[in-house]
Amino acid sequence: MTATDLVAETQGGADDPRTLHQQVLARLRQSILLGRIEPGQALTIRGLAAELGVSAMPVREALRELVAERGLELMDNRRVRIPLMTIERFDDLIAARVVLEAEAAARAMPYVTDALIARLEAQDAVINEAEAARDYDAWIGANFAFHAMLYGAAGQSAFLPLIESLWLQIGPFLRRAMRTLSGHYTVDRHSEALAALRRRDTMALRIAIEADIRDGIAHIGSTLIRRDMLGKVPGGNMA
Amino acid sequence: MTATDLVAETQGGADDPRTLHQQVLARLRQSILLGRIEPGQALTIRGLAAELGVSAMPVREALRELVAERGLELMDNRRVRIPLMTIERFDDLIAARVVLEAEAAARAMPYVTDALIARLEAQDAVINEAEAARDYDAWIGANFAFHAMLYGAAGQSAFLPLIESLWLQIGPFLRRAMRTLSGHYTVDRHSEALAALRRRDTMALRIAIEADIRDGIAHIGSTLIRRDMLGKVPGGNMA
DNA sequence: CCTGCGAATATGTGATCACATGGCGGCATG
DNA sequence: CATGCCGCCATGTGATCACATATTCGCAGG
Repeated sequence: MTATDLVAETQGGADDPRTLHQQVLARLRQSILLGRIEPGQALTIRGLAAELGVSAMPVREALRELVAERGLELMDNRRVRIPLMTIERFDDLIAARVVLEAEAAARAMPYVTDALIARLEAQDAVINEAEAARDYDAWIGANFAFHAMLYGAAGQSAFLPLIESLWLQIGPFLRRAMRTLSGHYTVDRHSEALAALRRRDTMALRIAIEADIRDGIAHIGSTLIRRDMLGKVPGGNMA
Repeated sequence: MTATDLVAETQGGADDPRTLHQQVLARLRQSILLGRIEPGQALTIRGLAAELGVSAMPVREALRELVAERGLELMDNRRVRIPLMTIERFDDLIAARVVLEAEAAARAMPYVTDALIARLEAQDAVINEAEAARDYDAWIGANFAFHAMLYGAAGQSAFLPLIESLWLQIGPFLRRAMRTLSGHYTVDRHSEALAALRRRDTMALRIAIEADIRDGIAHIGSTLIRRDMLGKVPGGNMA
């Protein structure tokens, strides 16, 4: 894996006001979310530091945060890797997404404006373009942006971080699933969600969000976890 | 605030197999959860290191993790503090707890055994003892242990960390609320939950859990946020 | 040829240091 | 006496080093 594989070079100039560890964190988080890092792959502090051209310190701090966000996992040999997936865990993650995102969407409804709907429609168009172009990085990123835009309408300070943690845990496998599926047609119910938003129909919105999560991801993932993800790494625990 | 105020001295011997940063993390997390640290209070790396008798490095890493878990908040002056509370945020936190914990409880039901129920009953007794003794630290800790014991029955790898994050955010204010309320009678619906468990009645369990969260905490917190928590710190943002 | 032991290497952890920034108080000035 | 400026002190950030441990690779013995 090369440096450009691991982290997008698009961000982080010399005059970036963020601290180095924040830049490293953002880049690693995106790499995980977009599935650029192989599940089970161990990440080393010195290795990442060399790739990113920084010292070990910012990398250490970024890895700690990502472990806390459950995007990475600390093994008992004290090394850090992308967590492996089990069917049970995947099922839990989807279930958590459903209840959390359905509720977040419902709570956003009172704050939905026509302007927000317009922005969501534009974002949906971006998603469709990415799908047409078979650009999975863009698709995943735009898809998350769509959801975050909706849930963030209410300025919900509690829901979004939890949802982002779930995405971070699913990301590596979602990407892999899309790359594996032959037809890799992606399903989304965003038009249904948008219709519900226009009618200010909270119940329909909940249903659309739940359907979007379940139909778009659940069946895809469960098909490939078994044959692709498990037992790929020699030792290691799941704790 | 003295060292013994901030961290319980009960854990962390010389032969603790955990790394120093993990010990520091556990102690700080407990301090936040039990409300030992004042909301808005800024924590300094060097200060904590001195109190805990360690160098700055483990403290830095622990603070980073707690920020990622939302138990602490990174201000744009780069200092770290206990987040302030707003009514909106409290409302969000309770709502997230309700949907997440009700679902987690329902998903645990298939794994409920008589032995688990017996352990939960014992834990409920511990809670009642703590309440009778007016020991709020013990009450909060035992209460969380009760919920975690139930949700953990299914080995749910996704729900528990999210729920723990919510507790960490509520903890400082819950403790403060209990100390403030004159009668400080604590409500819990654990007996209802236990009855539902014995009947293996998932719907009743959901209702009991939701009632436990809402009745036990929601009304308590909302009464004192306004007059006690806000504007206690000079500057500072909420980001 | 396989297996087990041991040395060399890689890695995480913790400590310490240098530096830039922010906060705070004293002091001068109007 | 009030106000604004300036310098000192506290603090976070990043780098580097020493050390303990884990891993790995090679070699010897069966």
